[in-house]
Amino acid sequence: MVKALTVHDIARLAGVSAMTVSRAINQPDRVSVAKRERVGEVVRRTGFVLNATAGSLRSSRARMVAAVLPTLTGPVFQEMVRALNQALAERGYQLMIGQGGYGPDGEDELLHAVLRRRPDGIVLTGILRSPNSRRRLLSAGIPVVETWDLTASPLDMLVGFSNERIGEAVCAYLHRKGYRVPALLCGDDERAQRRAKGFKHMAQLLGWAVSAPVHLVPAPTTLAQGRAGLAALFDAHPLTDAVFCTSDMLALGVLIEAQTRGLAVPDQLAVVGLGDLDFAASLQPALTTVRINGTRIGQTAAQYIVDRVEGRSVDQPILDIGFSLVERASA
Amino acid sequence: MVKALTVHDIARLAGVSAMTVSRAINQPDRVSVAKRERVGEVVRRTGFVLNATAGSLRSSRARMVAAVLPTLTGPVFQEMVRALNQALAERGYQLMIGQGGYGPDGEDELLHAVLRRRPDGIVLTGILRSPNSRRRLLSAGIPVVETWDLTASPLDMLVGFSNERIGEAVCAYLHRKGYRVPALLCGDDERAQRRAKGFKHMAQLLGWAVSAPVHLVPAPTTLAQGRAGLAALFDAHPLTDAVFCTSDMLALGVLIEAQTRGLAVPDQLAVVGLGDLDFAASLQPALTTVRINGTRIGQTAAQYIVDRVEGRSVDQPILDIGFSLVERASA
DNA sequence: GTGAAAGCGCTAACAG
DNA sequence: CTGTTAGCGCTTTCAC
Repeated sequence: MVKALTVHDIARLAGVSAMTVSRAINQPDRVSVAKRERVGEVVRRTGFVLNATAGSLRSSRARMVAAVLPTLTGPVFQEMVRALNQALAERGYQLMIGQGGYGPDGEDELLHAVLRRRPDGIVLTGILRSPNSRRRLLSAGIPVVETWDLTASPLDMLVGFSNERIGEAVCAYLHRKGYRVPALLCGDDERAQRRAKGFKHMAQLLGWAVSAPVHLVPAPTTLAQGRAGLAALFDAHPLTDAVFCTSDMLALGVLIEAQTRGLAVPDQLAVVGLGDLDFAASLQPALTTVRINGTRIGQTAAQYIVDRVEGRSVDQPILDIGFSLVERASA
Repeated sequence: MVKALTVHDIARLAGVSAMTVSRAINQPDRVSVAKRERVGEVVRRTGFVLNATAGSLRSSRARMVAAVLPTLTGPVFQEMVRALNQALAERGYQLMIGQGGYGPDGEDELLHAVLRRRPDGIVLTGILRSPNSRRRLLSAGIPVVETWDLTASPLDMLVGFSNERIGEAVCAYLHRKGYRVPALLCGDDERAQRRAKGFKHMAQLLGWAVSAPVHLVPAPTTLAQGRAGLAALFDAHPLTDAVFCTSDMLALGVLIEAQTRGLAVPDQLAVVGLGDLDFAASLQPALTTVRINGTRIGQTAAQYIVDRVEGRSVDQPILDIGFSLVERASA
């Protein structure tokens, strides 16, 4: 392995200046056809790849956006991440994923590591409670999109939906369908608990169950927790006839446990999930669940950030994309 | 938003040189306690974060490792990615995930985008068929770890296992258990097909089924494909009594479809998956599957790359970590 | 359309 | 232990 090639090497080989090499690669239109082709030929022959580190430093543009995800990432954010990745790639930006795993002071350390790279923008997914992190982020002065929730006071831009209203909608739906003894199986993260709150709120409004029991499980939620959770709920509340699970994985566990116990779904027990993961429609019975349009979140977040970075203004920097209740057989 | 702070600003505020600021942050031991604390105080007050782009350029060390994953990533690599992320973070490196989404010439474009960032090392997960990409990677002269497979001629280092031997082991297991009409439900990626090949090879050795039918489905595999796949297999081969699925998601679909059809698992139909995803043990019946130690792959890959980068030699740069057949109720 | 000069912010290398 | 100098490789800026 010899020293890596630089624009100067390519320039020498092509008989042009370094600047022309740079332009031939980044803005081919601004270079004469002859030189463009000569440079292209040398680049191809040598396998030269521009050093984006140097370019970023000089132009203060990383052409890179960071997404910061909770320490423990499951399949939930996959759709959003995929859309984000794709939408950014199409615009010539790369996605960098920051994913926790940084020890006890995780949140601060993670954000610090991300900021060191000077991304052009940051997409947050429901973390950042530390005031320290908030301050650092604000003083970095880069575009930020918060997602997956509606905050009273967003840091900057936001593409989300109301977790409370999801809880309310599911509650109203189950009530309308005639179920009478609801319960909740709920991850212990903030957003899941917001959904539970909405559910209970609506239950009160409807004059329904005064207090639906809530079984909390540690995130990330798993199928096993769904099974155990239903078991626990039934031990304490044998008359339960409807369960709202704050993730599809939990709901799958509930379906399996119900089946094992000989509980007929949806006749004896209604099950509602959240996420509409790709398996939800194919379960037996098919899972009624709440769909979040992760693709739209990802695409919109990408657009917002790129618009900002490239100096265009963002029309509606606080966007509620809502959700939809997908009625299937399980409830 | 004002201009971002630099080491010089901090230096001025702390009454020291820029170099001392750099050292106080990166190698605190080499700075007197007094100055270290003075710098620390200013850093805290201002929220200063070192610009890693500039540092990387100067030191030709990105403190960053890239992982390149197939265009369509499911839950399969999650365990590995998590371990990789964590192991790298502990050693002061960041993980950058490259994930496709780059249009038709995906592979080349993705690798190109990754190489532009000049990572200290690259972890590959079974892509890179293009000779173009191989050449570029080799000429970049950075440590590379291939994973999730054993290649005849690795580019550099390798942490994997034999997909053929997995197929063989599953085949032998099903044969030993007394099943007689095997079939395969197989993703259309290279590694899955390698497993199918191993399966068929072993079937021949055992003088067993001359040609087990193979149903191919496009990756990434889903539960729905598992259901449809089993249906298709039974239409064509009604006597099938054992199915090896090249992913747990497929296997879950097969379990559900079997149940819907009133086929008793494992009595009438054996089902074996691959991956030992977190739900496998909690299914009903619990899924017999092949476990790949993703954590070990991730940790080892991180270690190999960091050792190389930091000038230590890697003892066993080609490592077969094997796999294990987890016997549960479904087969 | 092309090139020369300068400098992005940091740290290697050296001197003290 | 601390500071000075120089330069990583690119692109901005300006001149032609």
